[in-house]
Amino acid sequence: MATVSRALRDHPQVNERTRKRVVTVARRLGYVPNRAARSLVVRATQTLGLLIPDATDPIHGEIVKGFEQEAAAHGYTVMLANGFDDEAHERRALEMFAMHRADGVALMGSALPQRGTRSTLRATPVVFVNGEHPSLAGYRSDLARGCLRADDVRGMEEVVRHLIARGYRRLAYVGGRGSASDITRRDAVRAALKRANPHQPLCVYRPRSAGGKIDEALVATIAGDRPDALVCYDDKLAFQLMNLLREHGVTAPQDVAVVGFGDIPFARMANPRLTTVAQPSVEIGQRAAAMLLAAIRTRRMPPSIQLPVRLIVRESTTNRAAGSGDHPGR
Amino acid sequence: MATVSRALRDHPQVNERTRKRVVTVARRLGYVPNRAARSLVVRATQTLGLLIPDATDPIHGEIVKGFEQEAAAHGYTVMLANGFDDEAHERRALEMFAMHRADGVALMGSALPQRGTRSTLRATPVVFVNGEHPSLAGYRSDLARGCLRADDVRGMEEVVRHLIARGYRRLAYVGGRGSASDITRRDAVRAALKRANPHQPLCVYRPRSAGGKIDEALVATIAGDRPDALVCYDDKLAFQLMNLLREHGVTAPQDVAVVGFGDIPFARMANPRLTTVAQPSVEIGQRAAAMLLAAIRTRRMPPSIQLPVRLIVRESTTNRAAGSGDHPGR
DNA sequence: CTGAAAGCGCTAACAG
DNA sequence: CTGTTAGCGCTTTCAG
Repeated sequence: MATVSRALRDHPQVNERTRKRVVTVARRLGYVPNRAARSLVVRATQTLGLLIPDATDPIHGEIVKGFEQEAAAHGYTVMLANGFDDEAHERRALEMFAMHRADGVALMGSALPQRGTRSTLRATPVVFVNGEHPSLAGYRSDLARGCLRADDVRGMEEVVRHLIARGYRRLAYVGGRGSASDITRRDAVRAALKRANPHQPLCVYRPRSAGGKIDEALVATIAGDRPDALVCYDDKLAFQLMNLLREHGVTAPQDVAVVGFGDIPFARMANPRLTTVAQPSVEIGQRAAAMLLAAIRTRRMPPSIQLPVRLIVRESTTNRAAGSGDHPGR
Repeated sequence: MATVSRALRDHPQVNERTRKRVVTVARRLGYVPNRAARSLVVRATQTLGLLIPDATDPIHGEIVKGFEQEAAAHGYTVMLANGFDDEAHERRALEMFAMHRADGVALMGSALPQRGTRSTLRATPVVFVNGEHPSLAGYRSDLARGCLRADDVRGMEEVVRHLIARGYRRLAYVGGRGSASDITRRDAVRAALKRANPHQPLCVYRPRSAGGKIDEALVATIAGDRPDALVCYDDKLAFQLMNLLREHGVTAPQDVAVVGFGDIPFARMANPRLTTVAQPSVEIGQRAAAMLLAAIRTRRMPPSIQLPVRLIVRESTTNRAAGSGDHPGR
């Protein structure tokens, strides 16, 4: 038994001939080692848990992809759970991960408190991707280790700079659900606008009613107010908005400029093609897994990081004469 | 030990008072039962494997969501792997599932042969969602049990009927990568067109070069040919195409009608809103998990099923005078 | 280099 | 109703 175990794991101290023989017979028998049994003795499951809000969102999909890719490349399997922005769901998922003894856990877009879940999960390394706990607005209070996110503030600064350069004056922010990232992006826009133009206040709309639907009345209001440019919480919201505004005869970019956030694949093929802030989502997922792997290996969680973003200028902000110094499109 | 084990699983034969006491102490100690140890003795892991081509595709995301939801509702955890349309990746993933002793496995959009993988996975129930093995074109040769897909043929028939009713004559099919579903959809369009109009041949384009990119030269050709209507393999391709055609001054629906397949969330907010065939993707994922669960419970795989689809008429096919009898848009 | 024995954390069968 | 015992399938000493 011991020899078979060693042979199958390419242990050095086993004669090449016996190894071959073992492998051959194993294959003939259709023998597949039982990881559960192994994990019991080595106290490691070669498994990573990944909690996402909803597999349906394109950004989440990219993060999942990067995460799974990195994990698989190192022989780890990923357990996936949807939290649906619901605390009970999230807790249940974490409990599952704990029972399965995931060697590491990544929480993406979760509103759970960081300290709390770290201590609940005891010795298991935990990484927070785009943490949404209310206290996190501004992104200054992420823990020093194991947190990961894009530099949203910088992204919004570039957005505002771009819009101002193009001659847009009356900017509006169209918000999401009041999550940490929503607040952060809104505040970043407001601050950047104030810096550029101290006397121009930022108009803020929150058109998302319960259930993620858009409040049509508010769309009518926006159509009436007709700001110069709408900076949206994310690409999806930007598209929903443009779609609804179209029914009010308001078209981007002729009547309003529109900016998204995230650069989902669709942004580059929409009509109009959407100006947006690109985040390296796949890389974020990949690095989240890498951090976990490093923490498992070295027993020390790597420091938190913020990944750079990039403004992508496309058609949705291009009716006015182009300013100077902006990045090329595509 | 045995009493603790029973108490924590709400076994009936344990005194309520002891149960309470056990639960209390367990919580205080932060005790979490080890599933690996349990699975060793009960010979079940409460785990389902899900193989998808790429978490990035919106349709896959919806399937993942439904699958995970159903699994979680029954206490099962899902292990996710991306196959990237690569046989080696897929095989590695299945091997992982086997080592972890997943109680059931779902392969989505895989080109692996059904019989072969069933026998490889031995006693583990396997479900095939949208199987893409080349032999599957036409969808007549899915195995009798454990296969799941949408009724693409019916969907395409409705598309053709709709287009003909609207007065479009010169139809073209714009294909994907020659997968089983691609062939099936193309043939369905061709057959339906022949039935409606025996002398009108179907023009077929295959613009996807290696790496999923679109061959620009072919787009120019399409722009030159200017068929009446483009029936696309899926929504994503439809959008890519409309985007590229726009550069050639060809706009939908004024210059060509365009139809997609899948009804991704974006289809309803795009400009123009896309006429497409809606599949119940979340439900497909949910039912795939349900089939697996049933197979685990009854030791018998439920019969294969084909889910109904629905034509959704939107702006991208509406420049001509509307025909009669078509479904309303939304 | 190979084999025998102990034990990872749990559940099931069996006594009490 | 509770406790004792014997494994589940593997890896890891420790002897040969």
